[in-house]
Amino acid sequence: MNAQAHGYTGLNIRGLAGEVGIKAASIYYHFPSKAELGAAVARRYWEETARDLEMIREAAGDALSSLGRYPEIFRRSLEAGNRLCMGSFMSAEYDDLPEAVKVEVQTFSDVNIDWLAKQLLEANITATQDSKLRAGAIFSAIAGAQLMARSRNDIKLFDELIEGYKLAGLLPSTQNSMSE
Amino acid sequence: MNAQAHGYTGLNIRGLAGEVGIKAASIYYHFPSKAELGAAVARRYWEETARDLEMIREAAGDALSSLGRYPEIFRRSLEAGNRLCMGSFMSAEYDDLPEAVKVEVQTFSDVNIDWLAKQLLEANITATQDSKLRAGAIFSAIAGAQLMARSRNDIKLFDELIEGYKLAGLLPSTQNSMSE
DNA sequence: ACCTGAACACCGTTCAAGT
DNA sequence: ACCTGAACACCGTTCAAGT
Repeated sequence: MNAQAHGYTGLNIRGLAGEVGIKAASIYYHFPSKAELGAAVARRYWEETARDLEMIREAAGDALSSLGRYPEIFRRSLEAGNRLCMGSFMSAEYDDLPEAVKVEVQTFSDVNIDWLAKQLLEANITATQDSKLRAGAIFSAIAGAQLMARSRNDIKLFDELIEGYKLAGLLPSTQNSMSE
Repeated sequence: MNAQAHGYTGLNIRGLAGEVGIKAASIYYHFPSKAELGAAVARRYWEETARDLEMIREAAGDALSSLGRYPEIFRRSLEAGNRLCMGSFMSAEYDDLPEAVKVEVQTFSDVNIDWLAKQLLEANITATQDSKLRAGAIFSAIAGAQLMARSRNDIKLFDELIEGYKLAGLLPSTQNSMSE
């Protein structure tokens, strides 16, 4: 939670220990290092996202409307205290991350891209060989939109950028409401 | 330079002092705080980018091929030690940035988006009222691509994502070479 | 099995003092 | 005008010691 709001460097062992009600040194009984603690946080984050993606797919029914709801995942992160998704968040300080954390961060984008590629294929938007490329493009574009919306502290900007992606043809234009 | 590679938190006063050949305390004769130092670095970065954009425009001749060369700016950052552009880089730790630094980071994206909007309009790709939206979409998408390519340590991935944006219609498909 | 105090080398920052 | 040493409160980490 701390890591999601402030990144890996922002993850504070002494502060976290205080929240939990133990001393900083005691953290090292549960985790061998800050690196492993960070990896555990990141792991939990992408696992949660994987569950969210499954839920979206089930709730939406078909692949096309699943794709339409995909940006919600990143939007929710912004809503919850204007946070970044762990993936793009930590990528910024990627060079300085311990290996164990890097692995989890990469898994996060893998989970997202695999899911997107599957929906794109099922919705007949891309051919088999193009699905991965298009999925990556969508993921990176939305991560970028989230990054920017956060820096402007402006969720409406996120919605506008997503709209811009739809108009340009990067995202499929799904009719979410009946009225249009 | 340090800040571009490791972000604001990575900017190390004691280390920087060592590189310059003075003591850490002496830094405070030249800059009142790390915040102002960071702001100065960020300012210099967007000023340099503004010059690069002018150069691209002049070298390319017309607006359409200027747009085609725009991703080069972000690509060069990756080439130079797999770095991130200051804009997306610092956005990740945005919450924790001092005000003075935030201002410069926002100016960076303003400079980019204004330039893009101008080219889009001149190239007749967007109408006046849509130019800003499309410019923002392009900027955030490319920043996202850079972010991801960096996290994979893979410049080829950046090129692929840009290609994906072109195929999807977000970026104009410019013919850079004669042979195709 | 779980926690602690004390110490280590780091960090940004201040300030009185040196040239 | 520019630099310094010494101190401050922070940080992650280690380790011997406590229950």
